[in-house]
Amino acid sequence: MVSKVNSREKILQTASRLFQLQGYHGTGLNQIIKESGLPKGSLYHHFPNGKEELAIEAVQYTSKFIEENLQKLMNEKEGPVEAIQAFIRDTASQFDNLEDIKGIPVGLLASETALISEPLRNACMQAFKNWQMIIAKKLIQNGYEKEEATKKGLLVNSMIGGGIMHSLTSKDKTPLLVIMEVIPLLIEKKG
Amino acid sequence: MVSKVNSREKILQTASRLFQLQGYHGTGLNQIIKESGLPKGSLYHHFPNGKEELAIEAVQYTSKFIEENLQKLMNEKEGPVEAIQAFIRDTASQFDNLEDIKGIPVGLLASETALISEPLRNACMQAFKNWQMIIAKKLIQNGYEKEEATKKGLLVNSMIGGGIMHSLTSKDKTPLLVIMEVIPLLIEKKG
DNA sequence: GTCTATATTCAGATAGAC
DNA sequence: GTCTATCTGAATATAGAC
Repeated sequence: MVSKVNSREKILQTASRLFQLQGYHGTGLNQIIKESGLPKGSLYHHFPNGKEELAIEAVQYTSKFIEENLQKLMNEKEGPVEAIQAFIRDTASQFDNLEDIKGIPVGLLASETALISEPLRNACMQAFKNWQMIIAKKLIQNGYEKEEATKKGLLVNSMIGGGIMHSLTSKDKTPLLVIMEVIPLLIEKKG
Repeated sequence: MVSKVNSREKILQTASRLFQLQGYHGTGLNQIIKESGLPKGSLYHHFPNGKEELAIEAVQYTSKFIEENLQKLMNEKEGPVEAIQAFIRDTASQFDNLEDIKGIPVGLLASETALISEPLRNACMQAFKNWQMIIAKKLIQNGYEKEEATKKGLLVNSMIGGGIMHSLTSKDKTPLLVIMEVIPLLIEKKG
């Protein structure tokens, strides 16, 4: 059925948005079905194992979206510094209008569930690793050794996560912009 | 009454720990009273406005604790780089034994509530600002201009927040240690 | 003033009508 | 197979006994 794939996609889309904004415990299944316009039976049809299963798939859904954006910038920009700075600038721009805030890609959910759900923790960790790898690959293409590139990928990832957290709390993009500014100090030119 | 101040302190202590570990929505008042060993009436006696009021005070309680630790390191160490690195090393050490994980000082709660509670958001923002100021003050003492020092304080703060988040998710202190390593690149010597 | 028992709402989940 | 009505437990909060 066409309606079936659309229902599933619709639920994932809504769930991903709400989990990013409100977190795992802050988002109820009732809210997800209400905003997606689908009945509760549909949710449990597509995700028979309930909330945890839905959250894992929502994390992967969010992760893919970020991966595509990040990869696109890596392809467009000449060097890694420009690409990373462009990504941070795009992320920061959502704080220009407070209604545009999209949440923390998966960091909020990760922090909430790291100690209570191994499957969810693993899903979040995988998302982090994928983003890290995209950054590292670009660095390797630009003359970095693999080990150093991996480390810098982790560093940039952590910094952005913290920057979003602080920008969200202060409702001000300055924390992200300050991080963007120091990227050249951390990612020096090679070759 | 002696029991009164002790009850209040006991509740705050328990609540601070649980909010850091489990977040705002993940921590129930029932759990707080159960672990603190006090009846629910006592909680509502000391915090008549309920969970939100308790969380605000818990954030301030946590913040003070961090402030003291941070200030102590600033006093002990000669330069800001050493002091900041020592703070990150201490923070990272809690990931040596997974049972020792103490949570995210206020970052999890901040991320959860930034969009739903202005009083809580302000309490978290104030905590961030206090830590930022302690770092900035040390930098000024070491030759930094005020504006630059404030900016670096924000930067270090954001990085540590992201580092804790990633270390928590990966149950591995590496993210924090990588951040610790690059501090000298960001805080250069002055004068 | 300290504590217990209860009210009320809403969460996640399910059973069953159609 | 799709959707509705409902179950069960836990959440915050309150009322009132002692």
